[in-house]
Amino acid sequence: MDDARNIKDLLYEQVARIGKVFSSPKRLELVELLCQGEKTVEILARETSISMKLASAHLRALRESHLVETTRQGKNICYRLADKSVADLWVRIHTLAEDRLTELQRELQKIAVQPDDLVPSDRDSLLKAARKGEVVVLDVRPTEEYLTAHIPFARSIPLGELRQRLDELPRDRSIVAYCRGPYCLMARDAVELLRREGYSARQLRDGVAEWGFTRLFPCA
Amino acid sequence: MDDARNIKDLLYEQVARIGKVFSSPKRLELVELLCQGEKTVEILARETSISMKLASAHLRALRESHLVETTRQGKNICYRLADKSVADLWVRIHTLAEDRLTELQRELQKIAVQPDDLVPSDRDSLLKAARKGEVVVLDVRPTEEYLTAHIPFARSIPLGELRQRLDELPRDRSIVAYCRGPYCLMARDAVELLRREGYSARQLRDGVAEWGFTRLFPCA
DNA sequence: CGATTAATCTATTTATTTATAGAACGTGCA
DNA sequence: TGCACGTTCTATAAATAAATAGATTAATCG
Repeated sequence: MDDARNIKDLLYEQVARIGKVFSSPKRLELVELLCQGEKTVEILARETSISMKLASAHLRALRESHLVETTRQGKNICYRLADKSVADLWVRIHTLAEDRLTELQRELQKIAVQPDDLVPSDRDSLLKAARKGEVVVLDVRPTEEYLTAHIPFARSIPLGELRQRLDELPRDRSIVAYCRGPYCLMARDAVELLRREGYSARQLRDGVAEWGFTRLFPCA
Repeated sequence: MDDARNIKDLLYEQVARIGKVFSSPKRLELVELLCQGEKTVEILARETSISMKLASAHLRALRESHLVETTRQGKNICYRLADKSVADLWVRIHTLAEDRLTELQRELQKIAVQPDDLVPSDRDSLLKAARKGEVVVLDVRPTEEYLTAHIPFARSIPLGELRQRLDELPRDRSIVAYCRGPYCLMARDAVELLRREGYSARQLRDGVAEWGFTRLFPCA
């Protein structure tokens, strides 16, 4: 009957391999980035502010857990999620963290744009308003991420180009900006810029992963 | 702009606290047990084959992640999941592990009862057959766990009492035994016993957590 | 009160994880 | 061929985690 113990230990150890992926802050950040589409090591290292060597090590751990896959594209090696359910799990975990950890709630409040930050309405009414043109949904992520997947009716203006392209946005309509998700600060910066320039702008906390729109390959 | 790095680091670190819960085999086993209902430290330690001191330490980690809560019941302290979504997350994680890790698939095959182990039909048809009385769904977990939550139409005969209570089971109908989930060996042992005794028995891999029936408190 | 149960506090050992660094090694591209 | 991208190997330092143990504390029950 000690045999049963050994079997169980092996089984839970395997599941823990998946858990370990989500137990390191940097790996979580890498997973969130990969939810936006496939990326090279160079980009992943830059976005997470770590060395390519360390990024490579973390990505190797991700690959060994079979949650990410690679393909070579010329000189670069591209990483992507092995399955959409990995993005789902990331969303589940960070949502549970936001529900249960008051510390996280406090941190998130700190980074919220001060007046009226949250988008109040539900997704359906936001989509309806976007379809009618009553609000402008603005995707401020890099263009490639927008091309891979974006929220319906969203326009793409990467944060870095926003200041130069302000005239593309209407001043008489409400603008709802979004980026990679709740822990990405690009939409917040965009809203701050837009408000300083006199636009009516709000922030959407969720990104494509939270909407369930994660795509594993760019659209061909 | 180095400020943004610090903020992000704090945010992902908080989410990683939740991930760490699911990164240790013993903690996973504790979570799975708590999916069956609230339990004392003594029971949790016994079921996971660890000392009460170590169990206490792991449970403390779980409590500090706010995923489990405690109440004192007389001399004992009872642990339970703080939210149903914790059970959901456990199911998501072990399902993803089974989907992605060939090593885990192999281990699970090893412990499968040899001929025709899996319950082939989907849940709806199993329930339909159980309602009509065409199959007997048998819950072999301890009685308290059955009382807290069980699959509809299931009868309760704890594994330890099965040999003495065989006459309660019909020999002319198919028996489907289940226990705590895919990593619990009780249903497998029950099926082996039943088959040796001439019954037509199969195993249901899923438990109450997988069916979404986890309850945080015992029914009053 | 004393006995029981469980948490806590303090150590200690062992193992694992994270991050950084230098050197070497492939692979594909120009 | 040489450059660029990325991996691998080795080494190392700091930090963290897992498991076990002894002694203590705290609460409850009989």
